[in-house]
Amino acid sequence: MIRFHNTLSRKLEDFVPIVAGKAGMYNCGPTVYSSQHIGNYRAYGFTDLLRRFLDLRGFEVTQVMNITDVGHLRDEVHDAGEDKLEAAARKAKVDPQQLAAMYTQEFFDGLDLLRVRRAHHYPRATQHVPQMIEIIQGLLDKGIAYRVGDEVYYDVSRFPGYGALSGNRGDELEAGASERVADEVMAKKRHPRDFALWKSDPHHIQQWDAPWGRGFPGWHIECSAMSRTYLGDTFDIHTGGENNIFPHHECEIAQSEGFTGKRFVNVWLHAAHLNLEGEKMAKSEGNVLYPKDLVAQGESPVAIRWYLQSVHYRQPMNFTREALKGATAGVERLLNFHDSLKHRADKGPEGVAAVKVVESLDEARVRYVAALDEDLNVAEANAVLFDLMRSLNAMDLTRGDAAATLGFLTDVDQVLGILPVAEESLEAEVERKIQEREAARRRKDFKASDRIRDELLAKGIVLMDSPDGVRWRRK
RNA sequence: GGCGGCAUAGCCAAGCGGUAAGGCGACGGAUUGCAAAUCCGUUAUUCCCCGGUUCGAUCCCGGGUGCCGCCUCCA
Repeated sequence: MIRFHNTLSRKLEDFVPIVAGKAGMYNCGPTVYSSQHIGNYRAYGFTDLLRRFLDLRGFEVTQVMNITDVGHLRDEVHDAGEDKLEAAARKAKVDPQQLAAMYTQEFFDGLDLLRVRRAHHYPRATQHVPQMIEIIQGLLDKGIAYRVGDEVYYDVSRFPGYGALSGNRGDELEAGASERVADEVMAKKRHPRDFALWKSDPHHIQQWDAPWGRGFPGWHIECSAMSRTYLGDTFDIHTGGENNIFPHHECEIAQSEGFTGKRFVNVWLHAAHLNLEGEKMAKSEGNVLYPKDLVAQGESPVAIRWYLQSVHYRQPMNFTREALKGATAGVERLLNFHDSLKHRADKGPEGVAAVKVVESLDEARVRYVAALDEDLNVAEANAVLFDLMRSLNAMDLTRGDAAATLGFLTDVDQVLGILPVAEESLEAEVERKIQEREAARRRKDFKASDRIRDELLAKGIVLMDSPDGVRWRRK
């Protein structure tokens, strides 16, 4: 049985899909007015782990991740009616949609780099305004929302369940504590907790017509509209960063349930944030790290992927270069193991898979899935792999043993996503050098053979001699 | 002020009532022509502190201390 920690109940709960064998999942995605940093990618790595795990467990998954291409209003320039996306666009001297397209592409490049499996839908906010208007109108009709001029606000007092997700139940919240909402906006609302469904501002570049006036949607409404469009009124899983618990997800629940009268989401999963070398990542502090920077510095994308996923998703993660180095070494061992198995399966001693090997693999498979079943316990699952690797490395595996183990690794790699996707090949010249060295070794000319080995090492090719012949890998 | 989370070896990190997984690093050994890779061994006696419950607590309860997230548009 799969169990997830539901933010709504703050407990581990058995995962019971609405439709047996299927899972509908909505992930809060990026706002595409800037580059996504390593912390953002940790959150996407988490959704990827979840998606891949559900796939492995045989679920027919429908995964939806929104792309927010309508900028959220920025506090400091609120008076100017400028939003983040538009401000960034103005700076870059391009159209907001051009900028959004640019960062969307960059976002996908980042996903590819970290081998994040693609969601089934990446709906864009600007393309679902009619669906948002439908919900807002419905809320107005029900008297759950109210108009202030051309704008529409949600009347939180009309939704008793408000606060169930975050625990922010009553009026204890310090109004305006985030200092992000301008005073004149606060003045428009009946209650500080009320939030915008539709905003009006003549200076805003991106605007749409709505029955109550021209303007643009509030932030929360897009997720209510798009999740409903692709997953229906009620769906299984909704994820996001922990910062989204309040207000974003709280407001989504209020909008969706207020409108449909049905339960919105069964399981809420939230990923904890990531600190960089012990500090909060903040552009203002200048300590923001992007995956592409790490790669430019020679770090392996697969190792970054492994590292980001190695810390349990609900655990705050402190990203350090030292820990990344450690994770890299671990991944390399695993990859080396995989590589040596391929070599073995091809050139090792003849023989079918031994019973004890098959049993070890079966046991590992069961333990691996059981670990992930328990709220995605990656650390436990990874330990299974290292335990297995150690015991198999101590044995003299036959071709059959190696092939069976490769099968296991291929299976778990559906979740891991670290094994090489393409066969690596060597340049003809390097190939010749290796043959030359083999010849030298046969005639015990170790001076010559070591010279060739050093020569290749300088080119980043590591040679490893084994009873089955020489094996190579790129450093 | 309100809501919530976390504190385990040099570093990363599981466990969450029965006496401390796993990875990295370090040290010692085996293997190897030498390497690389691999294997074996060593590396936590306050699991932040103080009380309590219990036959028994890293795990439960209470109180501290320290970090961290959120409080209307930051994953």
